[in-house]
Amino acid sequence: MDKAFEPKSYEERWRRHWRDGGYFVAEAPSAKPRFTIMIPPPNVTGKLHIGHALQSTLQDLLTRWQRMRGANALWLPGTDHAGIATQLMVERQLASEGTSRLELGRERFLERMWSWKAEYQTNIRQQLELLGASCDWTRERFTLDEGLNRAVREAFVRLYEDGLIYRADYIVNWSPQLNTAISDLEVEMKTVQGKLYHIAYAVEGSDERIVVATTRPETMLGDTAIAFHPDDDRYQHLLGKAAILPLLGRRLPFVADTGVEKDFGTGLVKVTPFHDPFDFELGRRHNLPAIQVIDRTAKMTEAAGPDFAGLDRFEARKKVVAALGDRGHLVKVEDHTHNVGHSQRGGEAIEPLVSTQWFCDVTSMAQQAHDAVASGELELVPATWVATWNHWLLNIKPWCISRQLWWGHRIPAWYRPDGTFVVARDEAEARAKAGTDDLRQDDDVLDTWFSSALWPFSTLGWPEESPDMATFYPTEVLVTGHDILFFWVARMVMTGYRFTGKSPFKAVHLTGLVRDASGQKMSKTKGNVLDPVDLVDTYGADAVRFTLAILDAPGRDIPLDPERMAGYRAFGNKIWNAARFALTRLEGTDARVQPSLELAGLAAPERWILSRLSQAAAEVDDKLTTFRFDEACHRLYHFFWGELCDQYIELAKPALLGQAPRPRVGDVLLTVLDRALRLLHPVMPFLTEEVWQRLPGHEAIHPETIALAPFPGREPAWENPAVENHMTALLDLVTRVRGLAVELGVKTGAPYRLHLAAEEGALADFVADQLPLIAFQLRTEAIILGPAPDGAARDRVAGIDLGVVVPKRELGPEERARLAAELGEIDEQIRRGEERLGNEAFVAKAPAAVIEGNRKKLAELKERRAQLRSGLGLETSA
RNA sequence: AGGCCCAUAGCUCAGUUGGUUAGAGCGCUACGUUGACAUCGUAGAGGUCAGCGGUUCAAGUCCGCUUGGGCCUACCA
Repeated sequence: MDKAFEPKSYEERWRRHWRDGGYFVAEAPSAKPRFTIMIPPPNVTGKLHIGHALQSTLQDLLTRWQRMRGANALWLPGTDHAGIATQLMVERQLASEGTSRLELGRERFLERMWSWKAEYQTNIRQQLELLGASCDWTRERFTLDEGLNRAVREAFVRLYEDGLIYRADYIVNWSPQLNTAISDLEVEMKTVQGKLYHIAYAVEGSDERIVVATTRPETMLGDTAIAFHPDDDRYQHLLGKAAILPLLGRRLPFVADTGVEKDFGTGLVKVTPFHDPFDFELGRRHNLPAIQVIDRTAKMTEAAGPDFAGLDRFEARKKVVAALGDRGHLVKVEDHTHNVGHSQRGGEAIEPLVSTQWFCDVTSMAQQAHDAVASGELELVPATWVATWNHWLLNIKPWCISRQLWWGHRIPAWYRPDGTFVVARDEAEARAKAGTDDLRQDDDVLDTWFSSALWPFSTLGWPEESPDMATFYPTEVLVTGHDILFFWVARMVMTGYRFTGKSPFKAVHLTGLVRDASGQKMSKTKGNVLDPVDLVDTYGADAVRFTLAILDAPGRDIPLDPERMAGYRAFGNKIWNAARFALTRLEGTDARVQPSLELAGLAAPERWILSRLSQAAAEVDDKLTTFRFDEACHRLYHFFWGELCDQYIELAKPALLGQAPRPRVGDVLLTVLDRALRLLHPVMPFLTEEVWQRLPGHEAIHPETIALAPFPGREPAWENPAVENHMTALLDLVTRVRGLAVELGVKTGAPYRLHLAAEEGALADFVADQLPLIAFQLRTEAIILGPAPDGAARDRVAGIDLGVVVPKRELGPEERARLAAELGEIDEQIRRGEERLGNEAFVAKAPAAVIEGNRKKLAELKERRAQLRSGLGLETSA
């Protein structure tokens, strides 16, 4: 084994080994238990970011773990066509070439889109493999491939036939820059510093003037009414009358509507049904006409009048305000902070306008998704998201699903020359339904999330009753970011129940956002973006994975510090060197990894590490079951580094070095390494495979790969509390003696005498038996059983008195101060302990074990106090 | 405007149903190159668990309020 630990030397080799072995191809049908994870398909807009690396790591961890546990594990990979986002990328590319989508035409533009997709899909696949993702690439899907397109058409037709999808004129969020309608979720509210304009209108047939307040004066050109609250006494007399719209002179009837707030502004609202969602609804209630004054490119229309037609909406605002001022209609202008919807992708302010679009009524499906969580059929992890989930689903509104784009699933509706339409699965069905061949398919495409919503089953062949569908559906768990809880997760649950009668997964593990070391959001403009490919290059895939997994605490964002990653790369080095030591020492011996171990004849250290291993295995398994990746990784780290390396290997050295042979130490060490590596494999697949393949006897566990070796579990026969107690005492004792030696300034190798005295019993016998081992750990020969003489530095651990005697020992002032401080602390603890035990209520109500623990602790404290006082030369009576 | 979350060591964070002396990584201090590993070892220092009040024999943990951050949802023009 190379002395240097270098992940690059083996990662690519094992990637190939796994691919060639076909180990990650799932079976259908299969007698094994099912374990399915669907990847949240990354957008084919570019490369994977660190958030993908986090989610992929966790998904792979779960998949590898379950595969080792004997499940028919499927992690199905794929990518999303990401309509708007990807089309934008390609349009930008075209712009840089001096051409455009419209110049190319739909067909040639889509060719460009597909070649873009091919390139980026390959990138994503390579990056996932780089991270060690154990995906089943034979089942890779793309949201725009033929099978998924079929599922989309089927779902659309069924929802249409059930009356849940419909075509209607409605006010939508229009993105003038993207030139398409978008859904409510794609609108981001931004707080902006604007102005509130107070405008005076004349009342028809009187000399009364009324004042309305608005943040968007340019929309007044499209006003068709003035509204106030029906209980507002100030304006009752206006009912039945009309105001005169300044600049255009149109009659605006007064209407009373409970939606108006009396307390805002003057209590009078100008009503622009074409350009405001509230006004749109109000207009419908009162049968008001809607006049379009802003077009789809955010320019004023002819209806805005000759002074304003053709102007950009914001220029028009200035000009309208100026005109109002000139004619004495502008009463006042106030600063006003308010929220304005902006296009998430385009960045510009949304222009609400009335448009003919396709909508999906999701109310009933949302109710089902709500109920699934309420009943426990579906679990959100962490559960803090339940309240948000419920609120959103119970207040849901129709989903605008049509987009005026080219890159996406074309809406399966065909129009006759007279404008009537049929909805069908394909053109042939449409012709049959329409009774004519003279049809034109709808130009629009569906919201990307419509196809994503079907992902858990469309990828398995739905609507066919395919073997994959029967074998792998429903899936086990979804791992994704909470930022797409509504965009995606909720919609998958809705369609899952609607089309399959089941929740598409049993649990959703929601990860936090990966941030930089100081908790800042990563962004290109801040320049703090960490690229997973660079990180793998620097630290190795295993360190990247381990870091991300150990930082995944529930409900929290993840501050990612490269220094921390360096620390887990060092953990890899530790594993490497522990194995190298074992292999070097055991070379030429007949030590082998043992599939099962006979305990008879093993000495205490061996029994101890096996007992610890059994518990570690059980705990790791348990933590993974509850998605506590952080705790599972912490346990693995401390078992391997703390218990196996720092303690057991040190305890094994006298035996391995031939100084004090013990039975089958080699077999135990290799077996423990084997199992520890198997426990670590789901999170550190490359290193564990590399090391495990070198362990003599590993073939008996699995002939080809650790990835298919069984995941170790608890071994009840290995657990031995008595041995653990004794060994814990021994290890504590060693630590305390070392501590005393440091305090006394004993240099390494300098002589000192250690006196040990324990009350008679099993522990005393054990310590007496283990004197050579203790001596080896402490690098001293001089251990004397019996009480220490006067002047020794003393301590007491687990009922054993220990005393260290060094030549010409002096208590320095620093040491004296430290001991005095400790004595003060102990006095305080004793006082609190006595107070607690003297409390009748405590003794009466606390559990017996707690009381007994307090008593024992108090006794130990008192002994320690006596020793400290003696060491400091104080009176020992207290 | 509603709802949710967070505040624990110098930094970034764990801490399950309340229970003995609140943990980790990094950083810091002292010593160390002893035949796996200096990407290391040994031993340490460091915390009024944001503040105030309450429940309890017992509170980092449960309840209320305050302060300071963050997030989500939302048609007050």
